[in-house]
Amino acid sequence: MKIGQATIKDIANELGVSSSTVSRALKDYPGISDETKRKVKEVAERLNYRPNAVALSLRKSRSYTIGVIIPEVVHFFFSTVISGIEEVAQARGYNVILSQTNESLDREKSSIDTMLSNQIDGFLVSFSKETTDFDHFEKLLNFGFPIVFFDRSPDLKESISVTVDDYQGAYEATTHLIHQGYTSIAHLKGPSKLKISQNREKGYRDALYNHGIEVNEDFIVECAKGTNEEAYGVAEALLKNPQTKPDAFFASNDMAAVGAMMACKNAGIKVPEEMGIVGFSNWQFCSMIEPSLTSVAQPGYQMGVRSTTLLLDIIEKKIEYDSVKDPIVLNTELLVRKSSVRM
Amino acid sequence: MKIGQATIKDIANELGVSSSTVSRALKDYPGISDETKRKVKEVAERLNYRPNAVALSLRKSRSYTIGVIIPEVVHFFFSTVISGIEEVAQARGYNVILSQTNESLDREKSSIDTMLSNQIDGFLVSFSKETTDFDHFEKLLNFGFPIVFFDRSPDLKESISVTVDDYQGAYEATTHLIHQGYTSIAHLKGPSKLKISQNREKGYRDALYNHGIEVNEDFIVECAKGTNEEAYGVAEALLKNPQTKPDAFFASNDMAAVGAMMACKNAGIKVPEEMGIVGFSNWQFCSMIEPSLTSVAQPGYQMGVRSTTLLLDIIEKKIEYDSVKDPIVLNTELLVRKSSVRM
DNA sequence: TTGTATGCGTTATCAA
DNA sequence: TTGATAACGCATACAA
Repeated sequence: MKIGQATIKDIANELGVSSSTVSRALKDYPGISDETKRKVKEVAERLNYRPNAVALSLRKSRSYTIGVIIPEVVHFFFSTVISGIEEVAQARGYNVILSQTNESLDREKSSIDTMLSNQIDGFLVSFSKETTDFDHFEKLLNFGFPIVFFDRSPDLKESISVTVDDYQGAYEATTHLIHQGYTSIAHLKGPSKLKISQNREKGYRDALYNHGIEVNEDFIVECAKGTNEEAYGVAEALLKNPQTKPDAFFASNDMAAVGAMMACKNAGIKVPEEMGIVGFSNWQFCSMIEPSLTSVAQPGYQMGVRSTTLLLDIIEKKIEYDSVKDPIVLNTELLVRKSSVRM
Repeated sequence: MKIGQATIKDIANELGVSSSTVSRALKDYPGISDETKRKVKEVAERLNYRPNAVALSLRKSRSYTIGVIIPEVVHFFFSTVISGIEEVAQARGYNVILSQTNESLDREKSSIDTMLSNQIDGFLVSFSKETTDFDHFEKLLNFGFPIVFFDRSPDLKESISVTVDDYQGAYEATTHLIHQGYTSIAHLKGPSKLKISQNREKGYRDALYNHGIEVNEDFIVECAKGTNEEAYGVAEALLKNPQTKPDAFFASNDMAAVGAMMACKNAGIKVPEEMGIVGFSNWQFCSMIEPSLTSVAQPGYQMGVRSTTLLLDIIEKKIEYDSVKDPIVLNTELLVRKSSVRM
């Protein structure tokens, strides 16, 4: 009685044929008379028949639904990824079921459980900051259950991931600052546990090293939360002490970069004349603030598209899971704006 | 064979009892010996049993899943709404299946169709800009299918919606500008078709009227896309002509406000001294740009929470659909920053 | 070319 | 206190 949901049976009754005939006619199976096909389709149309996806899922153990596990929706980068995921999924006839973990491991696990009980066909996951142990994923992978990790990739053999070239992005950003004549470059780094943070830090270190600049460990400070308030405090502390006062900031994310910029303004330090600043992610506001913020753009939408395409190809067995040996790494792009260009 | 998915049958076989006994034992039905219950639960635990949600959906015609139809994910306001939706849904044991329409009516319709065939329990929808005819929703409502509209509400009797008090927000914003001594206030309005745009315009008009300021129709310009580029062009055109040059902008969204601000900067007009600017939505960047942007904050997260709570209450028949007579309107808050405060 | 029977995993009804 | 059976909507192996 749901929403005029006619079933195959209804059509069968109406025409006085069996439901298997109807089923076959609707799917253009060979060995069904054109006459029957025509009639069945006509009635189906008239009754506004829509196949019941749930029954199909049960029957086929396939739901044409993929589960997306994401730390936070209210995050520009992640929202662009979701957008890419949605696009591809919809185009290929898949539903997207979304769960945000708020960076909590418990929620990550429970979301995975409920999604599994919903017979989803595969996972797209960016795990939480709390996740350091990957057993819950490994178990699934061992069963051959398709998972594609994006942005944050685990240290697991046999796992497929789509990430951004954090190292390269950080390397270019730092090099850019060096070329602009900044020499005491501080790094506001992200949560140490995340590989993306580690890679960015490494890019920063290598850039300094390769340009003959010694790394000052006092210049590397973690901003775990990634808010501008947090970074403001951190930057302020660095600026206060003449011994640790840098002449540039390379931040692991844009919010932190803005926090540093505010701290500079507040301390009467001119950006970019006396202080260069570069962020990471290229949030929308980068071009809107004054001075506009140089930032490393991450192809979020592309990441969503690539990882979803990959996942669906695996699900549909267009490609073998094991054939994807190397992690997919997307290029970043340094967008140079005012905050890092000396007059 | 899926992911070690043991079924009730497996447990039954293991214990040599019938599957109905197992089913009952697991749900603590009365009339099952404690002994049996214990055994069943033990085996269930050991086999890592998880009920198959798909089979349940088929059996009960309930999926514990709600469908969310949203124009755009990459939009600060909407992403906060999604966050609120997720929060409540997860807490109450529901899945969220998400579809973004990209403001296309066709996609809206097809998403609704596929979600329906997935037996979702209800809809949370913010329809597309293209949607002017609400037949596809009305049909569902007539069947008693639960839908809660958020942010954008249709002109339909018997529809439930959770919106923001756009009129009040716009009224306050405009009044604030007037109190600051701005008199020629232009309005960059949103897509005329949307009620939110209409309400904001009305708030603007009434504020002017109530303060004895005549409305200049040349000052009201539509920015349909809502990008800063578009608004930049519009503002630039207004500023060029001395006859239409305003001394303040009230924009229907923050991006447009930024566009106007850029046009002013480019024309050498000082904000806020010579030009007041107020936006709508309070995007994250408002406090980060220079001068910081006064904006009308919309409680997006709250909107998500309220509308989801409402929908689930209706689905679970905690409240009657018809008992919700009046649309729920959430209050906005004017956040005064530098862009509109004259020294 | 079409129909019958069975099963996907679960629960509700009826019987024992 | 427990078991057998049917049903949710569909697809398919097998029969006719």
